[in-house]
Amino acid sequence: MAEAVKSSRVEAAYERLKDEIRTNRMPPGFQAPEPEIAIRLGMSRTPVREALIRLEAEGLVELIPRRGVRVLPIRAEDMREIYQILTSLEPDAAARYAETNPGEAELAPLEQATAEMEAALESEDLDTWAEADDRFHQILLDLQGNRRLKDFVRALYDQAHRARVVTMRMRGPPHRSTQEHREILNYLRAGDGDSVRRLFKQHRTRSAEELLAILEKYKLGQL
Amino acid sequence: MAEAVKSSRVEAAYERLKDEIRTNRMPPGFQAPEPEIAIRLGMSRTPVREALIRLEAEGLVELIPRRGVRVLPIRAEDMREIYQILTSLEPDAAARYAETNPGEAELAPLEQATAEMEAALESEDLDTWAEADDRFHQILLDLQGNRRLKDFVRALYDQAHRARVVTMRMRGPPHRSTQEHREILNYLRAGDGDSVRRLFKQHRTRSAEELLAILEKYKLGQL
DNA sequence: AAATAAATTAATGCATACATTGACGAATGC
DNA sequence: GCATTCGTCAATGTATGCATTAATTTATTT
Repeated sequence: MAEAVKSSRVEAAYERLKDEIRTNRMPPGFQAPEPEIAIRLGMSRTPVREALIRLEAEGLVELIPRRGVRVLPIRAEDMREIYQILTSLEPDAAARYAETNPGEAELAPLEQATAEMEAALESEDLDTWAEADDRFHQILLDLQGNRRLKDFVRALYDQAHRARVVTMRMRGPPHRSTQEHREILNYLRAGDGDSVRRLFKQHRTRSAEELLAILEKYKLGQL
Repeated sequence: MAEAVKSSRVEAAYERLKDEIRTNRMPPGFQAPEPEIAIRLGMSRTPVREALIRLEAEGLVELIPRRGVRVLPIRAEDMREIYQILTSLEPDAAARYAETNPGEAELAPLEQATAEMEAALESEDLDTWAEADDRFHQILLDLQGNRRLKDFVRALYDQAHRARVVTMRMRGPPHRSTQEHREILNYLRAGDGDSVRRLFKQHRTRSAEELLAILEKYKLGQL
């Protein structure tokens, strides 16, 4: 699952920075010059720079000419963009995959993730729930064969991650979402592409609406 | 239209290399070590390296550990991936745009591009036709407001470009395609999102099939 | 002659050096 | 006191240097 560890400093810098951004240790809006980051990571500017270029390409940071890196905040508008794309891509991808009539062995990890979501929902363990939810989508991305789609959608997940973490606790327990996962899985088993697409589309549309409503309601201009 | 000219060497290297790849002056499979590229572009390795990292992120080249850059060939499988994504994204994006009920002024460039396609088809000027076709899609991308979608789809266009150029002359005149553009434009005018989506989906599905059939027929394993 | 080992070459990954230039603050003028 | 100019400082963009190490060639052995 984990990418091959290419023990290079660029790789190390990339992973560490990405992690610090995801976990809000480098919060949105955070800004620092390259040399500072380099010192913090204990390496020279060169590998840091290359890592930053990659992170910029993935939409996590911005390199401002004289002010260094800035961790990009996520605004409601960004979430709208991201969810529009997910709503277009994921349902079709999942439908295509369904039509390959995947066997039970292949679907096992999805079943596992779904079961975990159900259990976590029961025990009101939101962190575990979110982790399993994320895993479900990641697994599906891996199963569906389109590499470009996978990489791009994954980058979008990464961008949206922080906002999801914040808003997760601002709404009721995700019964509906959990149930939708279960239904999607059932239709994947049945090889019913059209139903998978329809449900997945609904799943994404609904979560987008919920999320945007929360951002609106709590005036969370940017995260 | 043209990106702001950020007179930096990285930018220059990026643009030149991208252009050389698009125009097949650096053909698929072409391979060269960094220092060689640097010398050819008359600059040091550093900016070249940064440009290459960006090009790699966009899927145009691959950086192989001890052998330098390699211009990625496009295989049938790649075209399939690319068209799957386009078929999911563009129709929805166009439909959303249609539902904003765009005015005639906004649609003018699209009308222009469509008219040019029709004229070029008439005079059997394939190059002009292809240019107008590309322009139509680019304009629509710009009009539709999703920036992430725009950048990503544009990168896909770039990847597919070479294959499109090659296959274009291996088939009959693109009557159907031209007509579809006209119809899509009509429904954009009418603000009829559903029809735009349906037609656009058909448009992409059909061109994908045609293209893949040609690749198959002429055994064009990679371009 | 084939296989193995040693030596050479060269590319990368990273560190470092340096010129340029924007940002910021101090000093000056009004 | 406020605006303006100048000077300092520091960050970036780029070049260069260097150690490491894979690839390749040459030499050696059987």
